[in-house]
Amino acid sequence: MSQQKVVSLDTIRVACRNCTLSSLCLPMGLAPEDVERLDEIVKRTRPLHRGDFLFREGDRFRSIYVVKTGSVKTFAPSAEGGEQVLGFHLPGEIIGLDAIDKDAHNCSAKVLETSAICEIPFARLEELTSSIPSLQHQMYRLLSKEIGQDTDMVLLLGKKNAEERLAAFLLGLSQRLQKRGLSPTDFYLSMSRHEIGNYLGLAVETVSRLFTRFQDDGLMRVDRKHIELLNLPALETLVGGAGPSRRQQQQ
Amino acid sequence: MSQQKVVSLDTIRVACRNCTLSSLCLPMGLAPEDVERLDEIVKRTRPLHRGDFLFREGDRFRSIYVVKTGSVKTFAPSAEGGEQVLGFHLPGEIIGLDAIDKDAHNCSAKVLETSAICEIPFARLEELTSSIPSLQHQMYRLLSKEIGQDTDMVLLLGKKNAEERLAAFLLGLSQRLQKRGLSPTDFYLSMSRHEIGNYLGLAVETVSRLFTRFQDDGLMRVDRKHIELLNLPALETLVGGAGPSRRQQQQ
DNA sequence: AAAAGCATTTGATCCAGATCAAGCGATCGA
DNA sequence: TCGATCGCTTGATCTGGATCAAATGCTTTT
Repeated sequence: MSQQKVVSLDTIRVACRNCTLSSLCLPMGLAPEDVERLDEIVKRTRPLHRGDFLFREGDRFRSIYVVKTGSVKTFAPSAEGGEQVLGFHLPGEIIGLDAIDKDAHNCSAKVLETSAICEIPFARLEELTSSIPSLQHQMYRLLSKEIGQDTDMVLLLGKKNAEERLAAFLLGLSQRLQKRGLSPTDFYLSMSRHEIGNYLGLAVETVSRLFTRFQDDGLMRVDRKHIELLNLPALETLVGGAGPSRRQQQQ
Repeated sequence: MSQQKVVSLDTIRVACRNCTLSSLCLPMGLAPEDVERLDEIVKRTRPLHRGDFLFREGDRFRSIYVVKTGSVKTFAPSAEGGEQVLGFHLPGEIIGLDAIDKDAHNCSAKVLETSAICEIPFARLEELTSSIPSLQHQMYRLLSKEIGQDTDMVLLLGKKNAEERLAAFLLGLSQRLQKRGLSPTDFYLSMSRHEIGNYLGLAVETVSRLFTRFQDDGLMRVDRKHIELLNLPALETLVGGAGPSRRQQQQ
């Protein structure tokens, strides 16, 4: 009986239908019986720890992954042995969709803090989407969303200055945390200044200086990894590129 | 009889099975009978001309589009009334996939030269993909490919200098033209220097100077819109970031 | 064919952010 | 507990590419 209880707890812990992320994740908007079918193919691995890899660039593509708790960064090698951080992934976010095309991963995924991850074998998911139109649509939406996010990133890197980039980063994080029921103004960063800079196309020093500046301007409080956003509207103004902006947009 | 002949010619002109792009486009790798079914939902519009829009940012999403001949640019508004060019699209390339998520277009698509475009109503395509697994897989692949391309762009904008960016642009164009059976070393640009600069996150003046420099270095010949690439290996070296590179990659 | 209007090129100057250089605080292994 | 190492901050300097400024060359209009 005690064993029964353990199994039951385990089931409660893992099942999609009981997961607080179901409104953000793959099952979003699915009928309960379809969630059930999806649930059957999801593999739950034991928690991963800081530095562990979900996959590495070049690995054969087999599964997509969803962050359940914790956070993950993805990055691709750039010329000269450097790397480009491609994203920081929070609970409910899907990783690995870019690998479908070449049937191999183009980037690596590394866990930033102790994290629980759901693994979804893609071949089985694909079978499932053939028979569940709403799940197929959800997959199209998720893939499309990823394209939209990449587009936002291109816009950020192509047109925004350092200040606007960091403001956009902080605000984006804030909004994503809020969607997950966490505080949009008080949180801890799981990535280093170095990784933030790499992600935003900035040097570490620039990121550090901007944190200091934003703090001096009363926009936020920074203590090591602990961030408090004190003035979201002002940050939004910065991102918009309004304010006493300097650079003229081209074309 | 002459009417019969016209219809017949028209069919030959448009049907996917007779289209020289079928190996690059949606029908890639499909069974002939499935191409037939796909063919039924494709709408062929009359040729569009320079400056015409396929769709505008904010438009309700109804269809995806495939360039049949000619070329198209996509762009999104950036802050301050400027715009970010997101891509230049050649025959066989699909436009509009980023709109599935929000059910509205996030960018505008404008024809750069007289072009023939195939329109594919997405709702009908989605029905079709439910019953044709290989077409569903193809859709996943195409969406994933788009993510990969955006990632390449992020890497370009985040880590490459002006020289590397332009070399990557020229080489990318060269390779895409070659896949379409055109010369990889001799072609005409359908976009302006301004648009190239905008796309690459560079000022027009920088693009112009680089064209001059590349020409002086014997890498290419430039005459207005006419480009001849004289030394592809050297361009590849430039892109790799090797050579007597200056900037150290961060992290 | 003249005029207007762009697109492109070229030169001069400027500046945001990179790079170089310390110094400092926090975490960690022995 | 003590170095050692790493991540972060701060200051000084440098530079790639933006911006400003013109001249020139195509294209299109009338």
